[in-house]
Amino acid sequence: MSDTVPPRLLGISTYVLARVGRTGRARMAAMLRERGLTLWDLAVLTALDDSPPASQRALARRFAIDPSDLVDVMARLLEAGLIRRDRDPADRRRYLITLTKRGRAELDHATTQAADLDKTLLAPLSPEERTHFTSMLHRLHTHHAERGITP
Amino acid sequence: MSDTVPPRLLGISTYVLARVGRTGRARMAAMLRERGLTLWDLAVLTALDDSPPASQRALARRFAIDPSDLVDVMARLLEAGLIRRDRDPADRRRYLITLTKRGRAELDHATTQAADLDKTLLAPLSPEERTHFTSMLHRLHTHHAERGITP
DNA sequence: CATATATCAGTCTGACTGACATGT
DNA sequence: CACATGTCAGTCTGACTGATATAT
Repeated sequence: MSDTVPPRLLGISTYVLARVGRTGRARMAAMLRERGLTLWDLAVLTALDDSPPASQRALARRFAIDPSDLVDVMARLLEAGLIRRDRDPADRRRYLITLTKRGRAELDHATTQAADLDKTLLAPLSPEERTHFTSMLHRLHTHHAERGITP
Repeated sequence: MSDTVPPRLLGISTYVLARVGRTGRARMAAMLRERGLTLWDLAVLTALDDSPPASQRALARRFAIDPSDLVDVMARLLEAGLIRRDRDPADRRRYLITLTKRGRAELDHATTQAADLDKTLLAPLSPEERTHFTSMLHRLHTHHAERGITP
């Protein structure tokens, strides 16, 4: 398996990085799928855990997801009972969104599983290399974080 | 710009890796688009430069692209005059595919531009870190190369 | 009235699936 | 005849675009 990658492609770090990242993303998606979640679902749950958004719109802006696409995500999370959504009494156009207990539990579970996934992904590196690698990775991330997030 | 990423997401290396990889991929696609190329086009060109495939099917297998999807890629590269395609006299079901001079020139140009992109992507790292990072990246890549490539 | 929010409907792309004509 | 190759047509997903009802 793993047919040889043309050397010229391997010479492009951007390519290799994108390729490995894609593998990781796929595995994460597969892992979440087993619990009936998507990558966007996880992103939303983490954001709610971090700080409850002022509106659905604000949430969409934070993740650079299109507001119209967020509609389906919210509907799924609502039906699964992972979030609560109430109209803002101060501005009834807006929704106030919060994590439910079930939502928090699901988030905790996903976080634990993600940590396992990380171990698998970075398995070929020694413990010291792993910390060095992730530190460099974070630097790349913050440096290139243009606008918004895309899971 | 760059709304804060929820800390719980940042704690997931797989996420950060996928995120940075996605940024790189997008920039690479944008760079190629200016010359009228796609990521698949580049992948095919590098493969032809590496070793001419026995058939279009073999090429598809190597990249884990669906043979039916490869049809459009080939059509585009043919029309652009970057590749040549002749029926294999030994087995007339197959196509023998080779790079044209224009194709090689385009590939060389893309390779140079990709190197520039790499510099931009890894800009926040020191030269020593850069080599260390790419070396670790390659190890991750070969370790996780499951089946086929996906640009 | 102009603007903001949430939503719906439609488009466009990339990856996949099934069918098929041609050749071995 | 069974099988391989290249192709076409259709589906499904994720990301975008435009329009609209409701509220400010």
